[in-house]
Amino acid sequence: MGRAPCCDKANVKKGPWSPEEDAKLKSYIEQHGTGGNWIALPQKIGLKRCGKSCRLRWLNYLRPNIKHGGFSEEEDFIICSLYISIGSRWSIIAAQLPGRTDNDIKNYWNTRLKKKLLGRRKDSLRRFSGAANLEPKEGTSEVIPSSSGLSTSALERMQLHMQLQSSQNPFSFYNNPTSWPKLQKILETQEGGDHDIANTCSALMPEAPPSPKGELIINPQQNPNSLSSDTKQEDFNNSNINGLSSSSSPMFYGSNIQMPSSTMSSSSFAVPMVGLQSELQDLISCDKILDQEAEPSYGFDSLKEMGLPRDINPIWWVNDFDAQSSSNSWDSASMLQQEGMFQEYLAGYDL
DNA sequence: AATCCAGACAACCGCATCCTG
DNA sequence: ACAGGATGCGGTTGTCTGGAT
Repeated sequence: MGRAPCCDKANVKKGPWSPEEDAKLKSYIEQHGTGGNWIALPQKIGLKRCGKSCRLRWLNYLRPNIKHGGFSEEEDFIICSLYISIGSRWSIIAAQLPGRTDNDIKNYWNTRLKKKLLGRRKDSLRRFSGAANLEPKEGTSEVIPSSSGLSTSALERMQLHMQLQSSQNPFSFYNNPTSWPKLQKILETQEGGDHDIANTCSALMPEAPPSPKGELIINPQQNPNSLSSDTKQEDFNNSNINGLSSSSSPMFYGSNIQMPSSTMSSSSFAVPMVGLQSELQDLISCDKILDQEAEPSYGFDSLKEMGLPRDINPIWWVNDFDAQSSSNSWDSASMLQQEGMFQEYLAGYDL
């Protein structure tokens, strides 16, 4: 026996809402509220709609102070930061952006932001797929997790990490002044050639709150009108980032990162950014990414080809690997061996 | 002008969690 | 403590629109 349907599917209208339906729903809720029962609401006001559909329509479009489109760079930055840190928890991400809905952010990410940040990633994904046991689906660039069990979301997050970390590689496209004139200009104007990430970040984001390196300050109660009633401090406290806790993953949580505390009543806490705020901001704000051939993110095979020594190795997992290992001798081990370690490393997390 | 195609966005669906009796 | 209904969430699909051919 299956679940009882929430409404009579046969007598329920589907598809786009008409202005009349919107007006009915809006005026009723504004006068009487939802009455705490979405299922009963459509019958009360004579709408041939499912209660869930009414709820969605209200939350996403009819509610006051909803913003559509026109995402700012600051919003892009917050979305990306949180996506890297917590993945596709759209309701939590939406809670940090007043007037934005989880659906809007989800759509925005899937249709625009992801492409903007990951760019033409076919090459790098294909390269990366070798290390993570991922295979491009035939005839497409889509990558299907195989034995590694990586989700698409996890893969995207790693890919974004690699892309950002590669910006620290002096040979990287991201460090090419001709590719990133905006960033370069800022760096050059800084006193004494100080390339400190925090300074760069503040130059790129004048309104960003002062914070230690690699932290994005997020206030969990920033958006009291947030759509998702379930979005609470508790969610952050309990969400150990898909199994990556502060103690187990310095990759995500640097030692100086301020973590949410279970006793914390409000205020703010940090979403760790692995010291990559400026690079992320530059990715977001620089249109060059759309116009250039994407720099390959260096996977193991390309590193092998290049024979890169450890000190310029952009691979993001090294931090975590080193933290768990007494040996820091990158150059003494073969790349193949390290690739194996990398796969083990991946298997250790529920990504 | 017609058709195709891809991007953007709205809406739906199924599952997990919460709430209440 | 438990069951069943309500709600929330995230993935997916459907629809519309504008540009390219």
